[in-house]
Amino acid sequence: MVRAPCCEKIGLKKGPWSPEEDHVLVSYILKNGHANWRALPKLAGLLRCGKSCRLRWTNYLRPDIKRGNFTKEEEETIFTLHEMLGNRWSAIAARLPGRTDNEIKNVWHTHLKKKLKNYQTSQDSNRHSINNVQKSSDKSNFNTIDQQTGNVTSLGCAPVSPQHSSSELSTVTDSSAVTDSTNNNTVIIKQEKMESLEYFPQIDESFWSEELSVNNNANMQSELIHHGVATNELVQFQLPSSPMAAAANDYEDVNAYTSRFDDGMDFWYNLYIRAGELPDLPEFV
DNA sequence: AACCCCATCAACCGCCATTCC
DNA sequence: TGGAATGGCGGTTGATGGGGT
Repeated sequence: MVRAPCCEKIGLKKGPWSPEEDHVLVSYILKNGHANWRALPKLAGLLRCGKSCRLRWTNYLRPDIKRGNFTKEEEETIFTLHEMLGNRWSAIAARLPGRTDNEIKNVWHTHLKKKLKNYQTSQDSNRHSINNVQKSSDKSNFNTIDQQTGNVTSLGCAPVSPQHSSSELSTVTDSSAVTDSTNNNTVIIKQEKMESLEYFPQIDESFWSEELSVNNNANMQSELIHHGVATNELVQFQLPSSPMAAAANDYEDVNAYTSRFDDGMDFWYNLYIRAGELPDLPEFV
């Protein structure tokens, strides 16, 4: 089915909207709604196609549109959601009240992508430095942050310095752990790639399918407890296997999610679990 | 002052999914 | 049931303005 673009009709205006056109469109929609975008411009007396009217309304004229720069919290949300959802701008916008998919897409391409690149670059250098540390120590580098004191405890490794807020993504240079400002009571523990290989040397796809079939994430939780992770912490693993992608939905109901990133060589999956909100924990505490 | 480069963002394009008839 | 109409989405474009030379 091939259909001509809706704006190809001769005489329909394109390009930037004038204040007069905006006024006509807003007045019409507030009075009559927008049940049929195709018919709307003709009924409203606009020389625009319906698609153009819809975009103008949804991206600019809607009364609930939030104007102004994105806050750090909003940027963090976009980072997080983009990790989870990819370029699904409308899905991301749905979780940012007052922001449009177009706006988020623009800010991603103009600001956030650069920040992410800087962050990943800093991670690469950090990973390199951690690798050097590993060569001088057999101990794992699995870190936690005490939310009260700000101290970082490295499980099986010497303590490291306090870490940075994720709002500082563009400037972080030591990012083996990142706090999560979306929840004041949670902490992300970041396990670097080579450490995860050492820490979970036996993990493969069968391990994860078994894990996910176990109700209440028992094995995962026991692993957390075994390694001293408090139940009110948010933990992050990096694991080199694709089953994490399938895990995303399974963990959704227990306040966890996965994300994927490309380190330039292959794909990795992060698993975030809000440990304190996992159900049926007592037997592991 | 003139020109160039780059960042920004509103708007458009093309495709896909859903709804309608 | 199938084709047409419509809405919605993500990618891309291009006008604009600001800063640098």
